[in-house]
Formats: sequence, structure tokens, C-alpha cells
Amino acid sequence: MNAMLVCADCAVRDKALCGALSDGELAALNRIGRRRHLRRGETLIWAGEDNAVCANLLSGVMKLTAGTADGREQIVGLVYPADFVGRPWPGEAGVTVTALSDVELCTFPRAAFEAVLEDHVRMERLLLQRTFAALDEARNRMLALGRLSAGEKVAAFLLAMADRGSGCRATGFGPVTFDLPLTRGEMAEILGLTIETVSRQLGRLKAAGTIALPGARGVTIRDRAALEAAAGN
Amino acid sequence: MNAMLVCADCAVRDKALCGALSDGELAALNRIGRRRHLRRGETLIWAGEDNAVCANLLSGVMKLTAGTADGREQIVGLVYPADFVGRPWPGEAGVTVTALSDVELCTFPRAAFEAVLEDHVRMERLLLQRTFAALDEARNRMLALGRLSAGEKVAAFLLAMADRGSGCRATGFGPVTFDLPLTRGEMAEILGLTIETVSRQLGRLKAAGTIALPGARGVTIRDRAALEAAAGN
DNA sequence: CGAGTACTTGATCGTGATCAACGGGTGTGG
DNA sequence: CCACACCCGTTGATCACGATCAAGTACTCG
Repeated sequence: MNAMLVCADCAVRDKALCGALSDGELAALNRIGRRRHLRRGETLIWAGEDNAVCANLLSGVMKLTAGTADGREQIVGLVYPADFVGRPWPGEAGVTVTALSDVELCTFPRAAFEAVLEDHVRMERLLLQRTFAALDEARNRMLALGRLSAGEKVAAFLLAMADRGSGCRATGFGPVTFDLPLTRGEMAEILGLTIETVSRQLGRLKAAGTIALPGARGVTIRDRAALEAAAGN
Repeated sequence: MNAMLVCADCAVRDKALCGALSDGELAALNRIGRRRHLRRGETLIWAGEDNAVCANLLSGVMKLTAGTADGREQIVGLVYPADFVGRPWPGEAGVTVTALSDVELCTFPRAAFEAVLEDHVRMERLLLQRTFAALDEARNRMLALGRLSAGEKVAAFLLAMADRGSGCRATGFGPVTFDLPLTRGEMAEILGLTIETVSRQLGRLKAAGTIALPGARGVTIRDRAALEAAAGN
């Protein structure tokens, strides 16, 4: 595979960290980067193992999970195309990174990526800004986990997914439809609930006419104002 | 106040971000830094306001809180001496930063700090590493908030505070005593519980002989193994 | 010494977990 | 092509954990 081609046809070329680099500079990344596919359910990084790879997600969605000793699991973050996963420095991974759908990744050996980062301050700055953003998001989720009721959690989650899924289109009223990249069980893992509770809350919103649930994964927001009210805004 | 003196007698000189700088380079920070005191309960940064200051904490403890529209609050992080608070780039603060005890800070105007960061790559790297660490911690707390029972939350919290408070002394058995920098109400805000539940769980651990509660804020761990078992490890 | 705040303890209630059964879609193999 | 199994989701019944409401106790500080 021609090295330049790897980046030339990259779907997230200017949205990912690499956007900090000129076409010329990309050569450094090209040399160490490798495309990789994972099927739904396959894991890229296991919590507790030494950091071995960093990666940009090209397509699909992944989840970050933390778990207790006795097997309970909590999804602590979602990874979308152009997002970065992994840690550039030696140490133990704190979370497990698993594909929620079939995914395509651009992976880098950790040490090699560290070296590239060393030479490209702008890329390091972008990484820092992304990390701050991830921290803000994590803290928002902490608020949700600790203080929202089940109904509020589900409503807030749907709103967040709608904004992600439909590309931040203006807060238009009128129905918006999108597909969840998650099963009910995974929604429960994100929200700190059980699968039954998630199902019931969705049912309640549907019964109220706030949303519709076309097909297994589809969601239609029929009354955004009501959904926002249910989310406690 | 003599600029050099500010850093020369700094309690956290080599543990904070500034540790990345040589004595000479510190001049840049010295010029823009200002010591500031806050009393217990006073707030340095309000969520929603534009980023105006960055700071290193010199002494005392602070809390980071997020809140819902209707006034519920969740503590999403604690800040200890040598820790950094604030964001170097323009934007809105996501969390409120409030003193839990009387604190001493070394504050920098945001824009000026951004400029210093620009010139000192090693400091930026340290900040990135700290931010990754903060993210790991936040994600661990998400696991606790979403999946641990009240008893597990309280036990795990005491263990974490013991390790912080007593300076990571080896996992020695035998009693360890320390003071919590938090009220019961604040513990509840961290753990996503109510004050009564926290009090009851502490009472239960005390009744079991696992801990003792000398004075209002004191905690003695009498049986670390039992406490770890209660935390689900 | 009195007032206020933090903490504890008790009684009751409600939300969400748990246990259980069932329906619908999908893929596999006979 | 259908039968079957499996997974995912829904729905119902019950239970328990933690919230809420309510007193009452211990420290601190004026």
C-alpha cells in the first residue's frame, strides 16, 4: 500500500489530530500508521495492559469501559470518527476500548507515535485540547450518573445522541430521526441503569408521544421541547 | 513583592507544572503570577463564565462541581496542592471551582498563561500528562457513581482519601488516622448519595470495627483488609 | 450561654433493581 | 423452506436500597 495514499484518502484527514500537520509532515505518520479493521465486539485495548497502540477512529463507533473486580461494567465514553484513543506515554491502560459496530482505525505503535508528537507541537496542542474536552464530557456524565433520575438520564442521552447523530443541525423543531449505535444493554451501561429500566423509560417517552421508536435501533424525536423538559432543562 | 521570591519560597515548586521550568525560565511565570488567598466556601471560577484565570493550588483543598438547572450538585473532582486548575484557552468554564478549606493559590491571567505555555513545550507536556491522569480519575469515579452500592462507594472513598492523606505510605496494616477535608454533605456530593446515607454507611463501618471516627473530621482505618473487602476489591 | 451548623438516628416511601415470562427478528442447519 | 435457537427487547410482579421526612444530639462560635 502506498504510504501517501493512506492519508490522501483518509475520511477524517482534517478533523483528526493529523489536521495539525502539513501534507509533507504527514509522511512521518504515514510511515508508522497502519489501517486496521475490527468487527463489532472486538477489543483494541484492554484495561490493565501496557499502552501499546494509539489510534484515530476512521469509521464506526467504539466504547470505553471500566469494570469492577466482580464483573460489573460501566461505559465511560464513546469514540466517534476522527476521535483519538490510547495514551502516547508508557503506562497501564485505564479503560477497555471495544468496537460497538464494525470499525476502521488508523493505528500507531505507541512509542513511534510518542516520537512524532515530540516533533509536532501543534499536534500535541490539539491533543491537549481534545483531552480537556473529553474531561469536560466525563464530568458532565458524572453529574448525570450521580444526580439525574432514570427518566432524566434517558432523555438527556437521547438529546445528546440526536445532536451527535444528526450533525448538530440547528435546534430545529419538527421530527428528527436517527439510529442508535447501541443496544439497550449498552445504553444501560452508559447511564448506570439496567436494561429493563432503559426499556421502560423509552416506553414511557413513546407513550407520551415525545419520541417514536421505528425499528430496533431507530429513534424519532417528535417533540424536542418535551424531551428537553424530561431531561431537566 | 519581589518576583523571584514568589517562586523561591513556593511550597509546591517542583511538584507543580512549574517543575518543568528552570529557575531562569520561572521569571516569565513570576511576572504574571499572583498569590491569592480564598476562604473556605469562596469560589475561584464559576461554571459558565469565560475562562479568565489558571492557577496552581499551593495549600488547602478545592472542589470542582457541576450542577443541574434545578440546583442539584455533584462534585466532579478534588484539587490538591500542586494541582492545576483552569483552562489555558478561551472558552466557557465547565465546572465551578470552590475552596473546601482556606486555600492559597498562585494565579495567572488566562491569556498570559497561554503565552507562557506556548514557549515552554515541556510544561505543556506535563499539563497533557496531568490532564490524562485527571481523565482516568474521572472515569474511575464514573464507574463508582454508576455501579457501586452506597457501602462500596463510602469504603472506596475512605481508601482513596487514606492514600492521599497519609502520603501513599505503604499499604501497611495497623491503624492509619487522617482528617477528611470534607463535610458529610460534601462526601455525599462526591459519591452521588445523600448525607444521611453517608452517615449511616460510616456508622455501619464503625459498628463493624473496620474504622473509628475520632472527632468531627477524623477517620481511623482499623482494619484495612475489611475496608477493601467492603469496597469490593 | 444561646444560636447555628454539622452530624446521627429513626420511620416511611418510592425509584429502580431483580426475577420471570414472553414476543419478535435473524441466522443456521436440517 | 421451515424449524429451531439465540439474542434483543418488552412487560409484569415483587423486592430492597437509598431517598425523604423528621427528631434529636454534639460542636463551634458569637
